Amino acid sequence: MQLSALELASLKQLPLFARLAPEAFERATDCLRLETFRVGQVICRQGDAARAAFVVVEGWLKLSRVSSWGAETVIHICSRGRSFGEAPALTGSAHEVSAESVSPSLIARLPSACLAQLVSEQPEFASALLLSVSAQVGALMDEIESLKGVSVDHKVAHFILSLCPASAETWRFRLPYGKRLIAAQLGIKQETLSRSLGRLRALGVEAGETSREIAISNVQRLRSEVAKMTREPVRA
Amino acid sequence: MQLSALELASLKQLPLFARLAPEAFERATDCLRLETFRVGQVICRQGDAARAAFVVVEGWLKLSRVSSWGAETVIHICSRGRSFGEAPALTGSAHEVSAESVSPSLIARLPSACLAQLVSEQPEFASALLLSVSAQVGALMDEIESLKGVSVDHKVAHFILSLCPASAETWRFRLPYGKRLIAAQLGIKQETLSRSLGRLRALGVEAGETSREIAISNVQRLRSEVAKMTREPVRA
DNA sequence: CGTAGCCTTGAGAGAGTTCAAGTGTTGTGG
DNA sequence: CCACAACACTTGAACTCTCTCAAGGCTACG
Repeated sequence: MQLSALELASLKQLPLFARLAPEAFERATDCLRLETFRVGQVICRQGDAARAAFVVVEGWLKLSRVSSWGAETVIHICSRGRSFGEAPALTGSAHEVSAESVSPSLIARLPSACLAQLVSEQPEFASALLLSVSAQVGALMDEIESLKGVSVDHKVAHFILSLCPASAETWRFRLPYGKRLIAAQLGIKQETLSRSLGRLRALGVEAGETSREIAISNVQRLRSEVAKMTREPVRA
Repeated sequence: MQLSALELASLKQLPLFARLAPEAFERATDCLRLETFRVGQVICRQGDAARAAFVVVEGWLKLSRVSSWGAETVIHICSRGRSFGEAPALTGSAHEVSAESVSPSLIARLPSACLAQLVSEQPEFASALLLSVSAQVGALMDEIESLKGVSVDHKVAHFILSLCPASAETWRFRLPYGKRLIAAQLGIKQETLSRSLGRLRALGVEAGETSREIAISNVQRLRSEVAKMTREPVRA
């Protein structure tokens, strides 16, 4: 499959590819395939023998696991730039997570053989991949941090802020996926999320309207309120 | 510093080094340094410019973070074989976590320069390092899984089982670190851990004696009880 | 032997869950 | 185009598990 110039440009901006020399970049893109997924489609399943690693180019993916006691756990929701499945792809072992598209998405598939070859022949690529996996480590650490010892309001506000550009004063956007899933990601119940959003209204977070629209009147203020929120919830 | 034959043999069994050809192994060990730490000593501090990555050879380390709102969060407790700090070491950025020894420990330090050289010149080592970082990802996923939607008793039982050999029938051992820290790792309070251990006595977990000794009368049974424990706590 | 830290135990309060009903939104077929 | 069903979300009330605060016992170490 030939990639369009537009697609190549988009790939070139991903952390995994950004620092590659033109030649190495070409070798990498030569063997990857772009695939589109609709909401609900599965990219890979936990337990399947891995035949590729994946990089999210556009959209949002849910990485989840079914624990030994049979409950589904959302491990992480990832978007543009994040990669996953490298280790299973390299060793040929089973995928540790299932990946499901939770918005229309565009995914780059890196077949195992190609991946192994790139790692062994392009030190540049090996470094980039290493950093990409390390970025996952960082993301998971953030997740753990937010799961532990923080009130629900804190988690929710933090989540919303993570969707705001760092410099924005006021911000209005659409949640990238449903509230049920957001709740699962934060390790709380949907009802609890709903109530928390209600409380956050006092801090300038409007979540009414078409139900997925969020408007933050003052991002900076919200940030500082969150910082103060060591444990206390927002009181009416 | 010259490494003893014993030390070399020990290193050779770590996942990071096990699959290296003798030559690559030698190059790797040539530039690493072994260091010992006592309980409470700090290996690296969050925010410090990274000058090395680390591999745990013996003992237990606490990886923790101070969140933006000032609370310490235990990210992970790691033991023999686990590595950390690769990405910061390679990019020269700041360490994302603080690492503190919570038992007497032996740590291999891989200086940045050496690490970068190994990655670029020894594809074999680059692959091994990639898998080592991926192992961290797996460990953190386990952590997230246990933090979400599981009762305290479940977490505690699961934690104890993680310290049992897979095949053991009955098992008796010493907790590798204090209960306060175990509680922090599981995202609960010390008091809650204490009460949970009390309840688990009904499932054959004896935690009395010298206070750090644990005896499990029937590991298989405990495992199956845990599997049944989808949500329900252990009732008296 | 005494102090300090670790652990346990108790009682009370509070945050989040559960169960249940109700409202709104979306998409489909008549 | 509307009716209907399915699904997403909200809201309320009762409950329960975990946390908090506090006291007491045990262990370790000087």
